[in-house]
Amino acid sequence: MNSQRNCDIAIETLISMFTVEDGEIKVLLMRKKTEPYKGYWILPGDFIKNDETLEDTIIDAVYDKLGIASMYLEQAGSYSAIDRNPESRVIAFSFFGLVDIVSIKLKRVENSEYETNWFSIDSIPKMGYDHDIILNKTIDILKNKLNDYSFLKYLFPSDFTLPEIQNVYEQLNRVKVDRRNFRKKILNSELIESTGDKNEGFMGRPANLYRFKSESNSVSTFS
Amino acid sequence: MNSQRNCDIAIETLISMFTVEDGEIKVLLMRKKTEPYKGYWILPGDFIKNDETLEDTIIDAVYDKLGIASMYLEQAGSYSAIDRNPESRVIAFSFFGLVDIVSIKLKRVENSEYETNWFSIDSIPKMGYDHDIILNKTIDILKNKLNDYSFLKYLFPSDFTLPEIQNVYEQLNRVKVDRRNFRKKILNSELIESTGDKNEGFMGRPANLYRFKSESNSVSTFS
DNA sequence: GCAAAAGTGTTACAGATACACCCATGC
DNA sequence: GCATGGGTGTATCTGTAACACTTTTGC
Repeated sequence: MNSQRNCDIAIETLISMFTVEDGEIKVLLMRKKTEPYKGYWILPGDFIKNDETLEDTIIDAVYDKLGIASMYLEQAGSYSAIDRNPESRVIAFSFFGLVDIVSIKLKRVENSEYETNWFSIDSIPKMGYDHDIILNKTIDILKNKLNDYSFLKYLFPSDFTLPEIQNVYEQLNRVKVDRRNFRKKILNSELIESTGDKNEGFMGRPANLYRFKSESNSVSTFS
Repeated sequence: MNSQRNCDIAIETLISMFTVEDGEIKVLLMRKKTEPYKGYWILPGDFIKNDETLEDTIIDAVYDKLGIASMYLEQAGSYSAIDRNPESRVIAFSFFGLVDIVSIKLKRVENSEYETNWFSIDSIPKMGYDHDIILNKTIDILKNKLNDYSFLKYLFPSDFTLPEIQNVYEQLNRVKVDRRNFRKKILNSELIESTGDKNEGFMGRPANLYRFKSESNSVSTFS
């Protein structure tokens, strides 16, 4: 390690945070209010500070800008192309996050300083910088993650129905699966248990409600 | 993105490069010649320069310090603990690399400036900084990668025997598998083909030699 | 001819897939 | 009572796991 260090490079963290709302998988984006890319949507994030790890930075950014205090968080990738930011050299570290919509609605502090919106991953708006590339890469990670049912607990900790969770699975993988086979597989996994309640008030027969069996149930988890 | 950028943080890249030699999975380490951690072994790498991506940096470091020009390369993770370097703030980006021992021996330029050595992943020496943590994390990635037989082509492009490749599989996963089942599975994958030659001159019956069917056969690949 | 290591085929089990009818509720 | 969506069981298939003897070479 005898070559020179270089300090003209800034480091930012960016997060692709996913949730499920109304049966759709959505990602949280912010609208940029200044040039360049004014009016475009971007991934939330921040520049790193001296006394912070990358993880600290992203947790703070998510809390300060989005009002979200608890989530599943994991490193995703790095983006270091020389000209990815037209103003100066910035290297980005991308994170992958999962939150459940119920806890967001309960805990989220509305902050008028930032315009944010949840977009379905099937209709992403025009994004600034290389954030569309970063987001698409993270969506691929999401697809891989959710093949393992245990990650669903971050999106649906409690009071979900099997048809709901099957719907998310089918959206993400763009397939239709047999209801009986899906139920067998997820119930055999022993990850979830019935709450005893039913999802009443909708058309048709009420669905049973389930929850993930809780050991270490969420809150800022790192891999 | 309105918080201040901070330029007091250096960025380094580090690589855990693996090969197979004499039936053992090995990683390439360098011995540190200056304090701190003088005499300890560390992962090869370098500080990033202004006109380089992270990938450029690691490719250059591997070529300049190790004389290796061609490999499979992939991002692994980032390490940003405040005090991971006792001298100053340095964030590390870890890469994962695979090379085959034959091409190393053919192409490698010996460079007396650096003391390097291939260590079996079962007997890693005392390492400086947090490099043991980084290496162990990358070994986990290696284990996952090699469950997919197609990655074996970076370690064994040609003229390998099935017992050799089975031995690597067994070492990595610390299991013994049935020879017949292993052969069936890898031959059914249609990834490899017989070269027609045999591995003569050893004890016992000579083994058939195989090669990976080549479409896009190696050379600095990124995922 | 004997020691060493490679090559081979069949059966059993488990996980995944395909498939159709009945049940509980709202209107 | 009918439309809507949820819940259930069985038969087949496919991939994985278990298992022992024969073949080719060096010495």
